[in-house]
Amino acid sequence: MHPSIINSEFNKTIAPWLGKTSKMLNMYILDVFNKNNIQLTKQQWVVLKILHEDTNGIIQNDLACITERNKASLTRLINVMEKNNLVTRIPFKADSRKNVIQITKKGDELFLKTKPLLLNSLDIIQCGITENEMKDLISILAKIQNNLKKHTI
Amino acid sequence: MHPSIINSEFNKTIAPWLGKTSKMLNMYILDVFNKNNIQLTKQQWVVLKILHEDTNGIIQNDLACITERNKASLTRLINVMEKNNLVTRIPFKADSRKNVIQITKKGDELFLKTKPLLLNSLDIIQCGITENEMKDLISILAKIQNNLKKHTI
DNA sequence: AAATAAAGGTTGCATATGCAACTATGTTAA
DNA sequence: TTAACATAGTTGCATATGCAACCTTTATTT
Repeated sequence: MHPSIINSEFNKTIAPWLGKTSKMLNMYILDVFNKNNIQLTKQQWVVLKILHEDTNGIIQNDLACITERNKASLTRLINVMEKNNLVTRIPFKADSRKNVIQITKKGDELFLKTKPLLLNSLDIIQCGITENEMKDLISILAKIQNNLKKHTI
Repeated sequence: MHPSIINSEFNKTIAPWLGKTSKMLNMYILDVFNKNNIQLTKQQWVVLKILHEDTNGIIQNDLACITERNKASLTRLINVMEKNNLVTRIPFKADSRKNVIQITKKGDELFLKTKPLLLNSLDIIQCGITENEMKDLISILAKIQNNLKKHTI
C-alpha cells in the first residue's frame, strides 16, 4: 500500500474515497458499454434513464439541474443525443423560451437494451455487499447530498 | 422529489449515488478554493497531498496510477503545476526514461495552508454522520474499489 | 405602458482528459 | 550481439464541461 494511502487525516473523510471510487466506476461502465458495442457515454445514459421514467419530457433547464450540470454543458449533450436520434427538442407552448426534451423510440429501445446489461454489471461490482450495507451506504450519501445542497448557493 | 429519483431499480445501486455525490462534492471543494482565493484545482490538490506525504518524490507514471488517470493527462497536469512552481520534474538517474516528481517549497506551503481549510469544509459536509457511519461508508467503498480492480483489466 | 430585471437557451473561450501514435530508453530472446 | 519487445513520457486529436457574454422571451417594477 502506498504511503499516501495511510496515516492521513484526509483518508478518514469522504473526499478521496468518493472521488476515486466514482472515477473507477465510470471507467468500468464505459468499458462495459464499449465491450458490448453500445454507442453511449455514461452521461448520455443518465439522460436516457431520466427521460425514460418521465414520458412527458422535461424542460431542458430542469434536466440540467437534475443531472447536476450547467445549461451550456446540457445544451451540447442534447445536441449530440438529438443528432443520434435518441431525444428530441420540442418548443414549449406555454413559454417559448423553453424546450421540452423527450426520449425517442430509438432512445427508449436503446435504454431498455442496456438496462439489464448495466444492472448485471453493477451486481458484479456490488458483490459481497449485503442489502443492509447498500441501504446504509445510500442513506449516508443522501445525508451528504443534503448537506452539500445546504452549503452550495 | 422528481419522479426519476424514485421507483427505479438503478437507484438501489451505487452508480447514481456515487456519481452525483462525487460531482456535488467536487463543485463544493472548487467553490471553497475560489472563495478563499486559492489558485488550485481539486486535481492539483490531490497531487500536492500525495507528494506532501512522500518527500522522496514519485515516479511520474506511478503518480498516474495512484491518481487514477492516464499518463497523458498526468503529463499535462504536471506541466501546469511545474509552471506554477508547485512541483519539479527530476530525471531519474537509474532509468533515464523516468522522471521523479517532487513537491516544491511553495507547493508544500500552499498544501499546508489549504489543509485546515479543506478539513474544516469537509467537516461541515459530514455533519450529522457518526464516526461509525464514516467507517462503514469507507469500508464499503473500499470493497467496491476492490471489486472494480478485479473486473477491470 | 414602458422600462428594468430575470430566465431559458446558445455560443465563444479556456481547460481537462482519454486514446492512439510517436520517440527514446531498457529489457528480453534468438 | 542484435533484433524484437516493453516501458516512460510527450504530443495530436477528439470530446466534455465550466464560465461569461449574448439573444430572446417573460416577469416585475414604476
